Amino acid sequence: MADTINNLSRKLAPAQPLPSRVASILSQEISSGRLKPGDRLPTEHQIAESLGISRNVVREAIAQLRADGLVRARQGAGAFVMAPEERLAIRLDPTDLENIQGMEGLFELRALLEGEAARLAAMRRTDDDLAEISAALEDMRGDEKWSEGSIEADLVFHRAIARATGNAYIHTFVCFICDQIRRSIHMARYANQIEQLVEVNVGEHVVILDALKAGDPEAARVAMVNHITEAGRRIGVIFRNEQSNAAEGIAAS
Amino acid sequence: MADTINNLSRKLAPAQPLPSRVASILSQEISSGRLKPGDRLPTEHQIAESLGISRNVVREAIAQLRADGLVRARQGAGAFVMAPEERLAIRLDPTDLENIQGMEGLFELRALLEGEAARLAAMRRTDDDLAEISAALEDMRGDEKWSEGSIEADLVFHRAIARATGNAYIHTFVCFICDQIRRSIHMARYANQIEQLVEVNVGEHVVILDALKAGDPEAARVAMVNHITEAGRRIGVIFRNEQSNAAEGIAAS
DNA sequence: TGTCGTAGGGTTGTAGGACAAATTTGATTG
DNA sequence: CAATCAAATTTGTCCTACAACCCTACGACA
Repeated sequence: MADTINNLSRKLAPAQPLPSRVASILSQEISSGRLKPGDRLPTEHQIAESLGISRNVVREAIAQLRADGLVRARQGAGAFVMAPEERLAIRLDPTDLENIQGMEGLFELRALLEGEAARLAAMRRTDDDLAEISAALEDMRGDEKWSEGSIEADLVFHRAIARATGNAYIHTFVCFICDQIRRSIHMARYANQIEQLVEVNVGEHVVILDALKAGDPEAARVAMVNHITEAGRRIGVIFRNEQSNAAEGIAAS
Repeated sequence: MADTINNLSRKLAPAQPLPSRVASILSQEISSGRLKPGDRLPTEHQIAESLGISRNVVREAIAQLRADGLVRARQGAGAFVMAPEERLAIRLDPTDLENIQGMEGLFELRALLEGEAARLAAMRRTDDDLAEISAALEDMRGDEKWSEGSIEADLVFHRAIARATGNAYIHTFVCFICDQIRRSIHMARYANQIEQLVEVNVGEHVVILDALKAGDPEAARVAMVNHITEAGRRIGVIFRNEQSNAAEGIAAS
């Protein structure tokens, strides 16, 4: 056990703070299965000594894992790995999103969620919501500087629609997923050949906004699913079944 | 500032560990808007002194917030609240789910997600998936002891469908939301008058399974949305717009 | 006057020790 | 053999100290 941890510790870049690195080590031990649910972690003393750090740092690391419901510490007994179903938080592994295959699943989920969000928004949006969404669209086409302001405006557009559903949970989840995708795109530097496609992208957003204005739920949903599918395809995501969601919607219209 | 924190500290039950309680306090300060993105938190010394605890505890609390991307600590400068879009994890506030109104939103989200998951599962499920789903259904109706085994089998049923989509992200999110709901129901002790409704509940599951067997995506989705809507209504959730999702699906069938 | 460098105080990061509280284990005793 | 108690183990909390770093303000120099 101590050997395993020691080996892993050498693989880490000394960039981020120490407690976070220790938390990553332990988290990997768990997700890789070397520590199974119900197992007891090494004592804080052991971890501290085997990594050559103070117990204080170890405690901060375990505090992070505890916050996620990954482990549960019982005074006098030890810290135990919890079952996956007991987790209190969702945290996506960034490494899963570095390849295109990993992105496919996230885009599929995003299309589902945002498509339905657009449908609800079409039924419930207030005039204030519409104003905010329209403003974001203006920012998108107005700014020529695609790199910064326009991408941000794009996100504001999507978030505003999610908020217009009136459902705080939908808003939270949509924000989360969108940002995961944005971060991945930034890191993977996919955003190269996109610049000349601004008109296409803006055009897709216009269709969504029109459907929202008209209060047409199904049209809004189809437009959103189509937009997200195309956006994914633009950065190279290949969908396994031609996004039956959009196909159905179009066929039914 | 110190006064605000002091007041909040009195409201907390002394049940859970100290660092978690401090993290909750700070987290509430942020989500309530008293601490806005970009603001600097009080120094660790100030927090420790104003709550009458050691700096160590404060540091563990901040470590939890840092893990979620809620705050970002810079050595020598301080800890700063991050923008909501930068969050690294989703964690639902349990207090939001203690009332029925809070549950409505979560059930709506669940119906969306699981409905679409059932649709995808109908297209992609393997025979192994079907076997697992069927087995869960048998466990549900077999065990007479509703309180324990049957509830767990119910969850297994839903998780198996989510896994049958072949999309790990959908599976993760569905598991997370289902468990939030289960935990809330347990805590709120709603699970009283449900016992006599086992046949109804099982019946709804049978409809879902039949649609999955038949490979009928739209029927699976409608059955799932209907089931979740009814399940919510059984524990007292009132949906604001008669769950247009189900209505549409039925009308279109 | 303006600009640069530096010194100082303040803040987080890490280390290490001490004791309390709780649990587990094992030994002792009836 | 069973119950009880004592000791060792482990986490929880507190304390002090210092290093690393940030920010500001003051002063030296051009």
